Amino acid sequence: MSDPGSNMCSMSPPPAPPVAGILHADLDAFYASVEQRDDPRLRRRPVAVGGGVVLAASYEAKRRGVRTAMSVRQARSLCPGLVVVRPRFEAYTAASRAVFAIFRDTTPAVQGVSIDEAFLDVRGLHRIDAAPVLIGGRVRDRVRDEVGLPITVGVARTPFLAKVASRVAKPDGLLLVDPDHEDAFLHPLPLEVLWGVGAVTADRLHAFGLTTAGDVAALPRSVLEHALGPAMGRHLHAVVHGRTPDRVDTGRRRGSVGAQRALGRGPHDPAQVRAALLGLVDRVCRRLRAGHRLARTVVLRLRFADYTTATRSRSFAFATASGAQIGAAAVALLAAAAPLLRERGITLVGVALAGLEPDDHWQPELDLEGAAPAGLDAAVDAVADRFGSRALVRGALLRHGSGLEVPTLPDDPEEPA
DNA sequence: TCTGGGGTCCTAGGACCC
DNA sequence: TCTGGGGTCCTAGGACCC
Repeated sequence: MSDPGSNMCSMSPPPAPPVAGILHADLDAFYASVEQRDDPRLRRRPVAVGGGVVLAASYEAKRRGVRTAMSVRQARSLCPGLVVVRPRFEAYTAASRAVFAIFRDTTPAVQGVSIDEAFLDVRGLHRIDAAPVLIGGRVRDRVRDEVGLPITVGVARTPFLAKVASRVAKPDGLLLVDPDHEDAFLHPLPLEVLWGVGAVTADRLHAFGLTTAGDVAALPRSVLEHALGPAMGRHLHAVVHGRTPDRVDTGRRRGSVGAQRALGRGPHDPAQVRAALLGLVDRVCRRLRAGHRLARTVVLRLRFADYTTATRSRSFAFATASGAQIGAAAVALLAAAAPLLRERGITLVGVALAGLEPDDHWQPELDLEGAAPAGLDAAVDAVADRFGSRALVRGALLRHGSGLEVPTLPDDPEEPA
């Protein structure tokens, strides 16, 4: 088979030398730093944000062994002077917005990873602006001066290496990985710093006598795939040889929305669990609608006294944002799982909506404030006057899930299955 | 290490279709 | 009637991330 394109290769210009132009910017001990910023009494003291569990620990607390996800009781025993403050999520959201505004003011190519970290592609900027490390330093200065928070920036050729760099440089640091010396940077590091290697994978690798990224790099890909499964093996092999994507992914949308609630140790009344579940359904449906999205699949999440978990899911024929429809599906899944709840003792209930799609027919929420279910028919009539169709109004109610009992109206088409 | 709340991605079996 | 291969969707579980 002739390929005219292959002859062109020798004529194309030589590839440009690799540039370390990706930043990974990661706020340090984010929640705890916001608390220390807003309350001077907390500065230079060990601080943990959380209730029953530590959500974030200041570096003063981390130095004494306090870790995220640890129980507050255990954290206090490790660190007697620990100051525990309740989380203020509005303050963290506001701080995050301010920091992301600085990111976007730096470059349009920003990929948010979570509330407190992002990748920035600044490769295009070095000619008109400055070298990536200098840009990284400027981001750090601006976040400190304008928002009052410490932030660490890793600079490298790929997002993966930039992420590892920021991990190594924490806290309050700036670190460049020279593209010509990536292996020299990566291979001496303990394999736990590799993004995607958690406790289970690390233990498996330790069992083979491996401790550093370099140890892993010495292994052929087939061995890693055999030991860890095809996807993880391939990923790890690519990672330790610097072969990960060199672009940030800007146009990502959330693939699922969920909410969950710990119920504490039981026993719990089934009606109480059901009520908690419906509360969560209401919350996720609101968020779904706020994002103008519809969901195909409802997932019920359960956790039990022995910390085992179970999920039960159901997909609809058509995507929906109806609170009534999603609530009914969630309750049916819960009812089907009732024996499990009795046997193992439920301690957490959650719901997630997956298979999200854009809602092309989204309309502003109809204002039916105060319309009691009994008076709904009249309310529909009143709004229908403005919209010209009872069916349309009812459709909007269903899609946007008013949570009210919607009566079937005479002029409605057949109920979809 | 006795455990919160929000996510992403991968695996694997079975149903179903061509 | 028996057989093959490939693709997609659904469901459940698990690892990992912050």
